Amino acid sequence: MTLSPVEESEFGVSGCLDTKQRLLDAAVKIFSEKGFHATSMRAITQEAQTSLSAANYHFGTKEELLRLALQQRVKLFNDRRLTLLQKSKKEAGEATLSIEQVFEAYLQPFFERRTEWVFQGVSPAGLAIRLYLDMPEFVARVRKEAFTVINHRFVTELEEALPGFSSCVLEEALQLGTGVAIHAAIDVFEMNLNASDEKKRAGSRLENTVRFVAAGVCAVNGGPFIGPSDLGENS
Amino acid sequence: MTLSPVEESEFGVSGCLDTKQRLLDAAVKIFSEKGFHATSMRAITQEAQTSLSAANYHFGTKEELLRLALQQRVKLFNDRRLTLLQKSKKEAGEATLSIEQVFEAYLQPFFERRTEWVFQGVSPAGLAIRLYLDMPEFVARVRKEAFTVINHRFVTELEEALPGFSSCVLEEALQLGTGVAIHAAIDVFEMNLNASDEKKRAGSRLENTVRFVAAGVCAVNGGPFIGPSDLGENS
DNA sequence: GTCTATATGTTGATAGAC
DNA sequence: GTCTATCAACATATAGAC
Repeated sequence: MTLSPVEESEFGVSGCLDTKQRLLDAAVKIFSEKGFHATSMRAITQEAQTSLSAANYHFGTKEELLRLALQQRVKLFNDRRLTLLQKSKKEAGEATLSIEQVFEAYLQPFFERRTEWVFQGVSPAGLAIRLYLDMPEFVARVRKEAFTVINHRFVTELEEALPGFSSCVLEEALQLGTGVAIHAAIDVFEMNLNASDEKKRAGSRLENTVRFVAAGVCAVNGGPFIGPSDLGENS
Repeated sequence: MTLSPVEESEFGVSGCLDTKQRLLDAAVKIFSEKGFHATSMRAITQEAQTSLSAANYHFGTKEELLRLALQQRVKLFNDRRLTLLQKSKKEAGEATLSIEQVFEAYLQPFFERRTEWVFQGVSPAGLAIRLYLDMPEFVARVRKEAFTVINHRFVTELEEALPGFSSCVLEEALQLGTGVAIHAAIDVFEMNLNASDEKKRAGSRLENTVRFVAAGVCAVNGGPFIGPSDLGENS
């Protein structure tokens, strides 16, 4: 997995690639691969072919380096969302957009690997996702083990409830449902960092999530829409 | 935030609470609060009122301690799922369960704080969620900052597409959509640890996710179901 | 601006007495 | 089984030469 440490960057502020930008690129690369905690400043400076002190001169702390690196990449990501949104609005003319169109603009960049984004194998979405799921490899493995049996049990159950669906689709549905529930339950466990103003009805959180997931599963494979469409193909 | 270090444990293998179990309880508590990386063995042993060597004697490594602690808690979580499933099947009699019923059994424990589970303020779901979103506080803050503007923009857009919906509901919908997309995109970025057998059609991943989320949002607040129901109240 | 060298603290894990 | 004492490796951060 050897690769030339510096080739070219689409973020270069000046003509040539200075140390600061090399550090930002290296930070994006290694943060994306290993997450925040598991990444050491030494690894980043080594990747950028510079020294530990240079990094501290430019950024002060590891946290500030992450902040700037993330900002640089996320800007590309979010600009892309706005571009997609504008494109849809232009095509729609006077009509208002459907929620499908809005969500498509919002979610599509997660699934794209635009060549002008990818730098040393890393795309902006890769970093964002990595920071969301910032667990060491071992944790992911143990967690997966702990839920293998129960998930298999529930896939079997879903197969009974939805006879026409393939098991791998239902596996995926269960994974998506877990993702939804986790995000829905975050502030139930007071792990949210924003002021939970609690204007949302807490009591109906479970019911809403169940409805959300069940409707989503049916929409994906039980609806009129089977297989790939032409959505997003003109990107 | 002082609390008596040892009160009682529902996991006691023997009559009294030995060092090994105290370590497991302390591990669950601190792993749940801080995640894996940010938790030191010293913090766990201090909480358990024992020494670092005792932990290493019983578990060998920090990873093994996490594995065993997680297994112990997850068993309660998954047993609860099975109980709920059995209850629904019993009530259904001969009829097969709906997917709503299946997902309800699967997801409900995420939102429960059963008194017999909670030990020193930690429930099994709390640990599972923490391990999913195992980021340091700083990372969560920076990530949130980076997406504040764009999220506000898309909430505005959704308000236009769904005039009757409240903005806080749409904020929540966007968060859930992000959760879905992240989980759906994980193996797009080859961050999945299981052998991605790629029998799932990769090309339609985005379209399925968009449909999933859009249908989910409508089902939660556009469907016949508004506000709290009696689902799960008899738990 | 960038480097070498170092300060200071923490980590997970181990050795050996009891 | 549990402890004290210690290890080597790693972390972030800084001082000062150039």
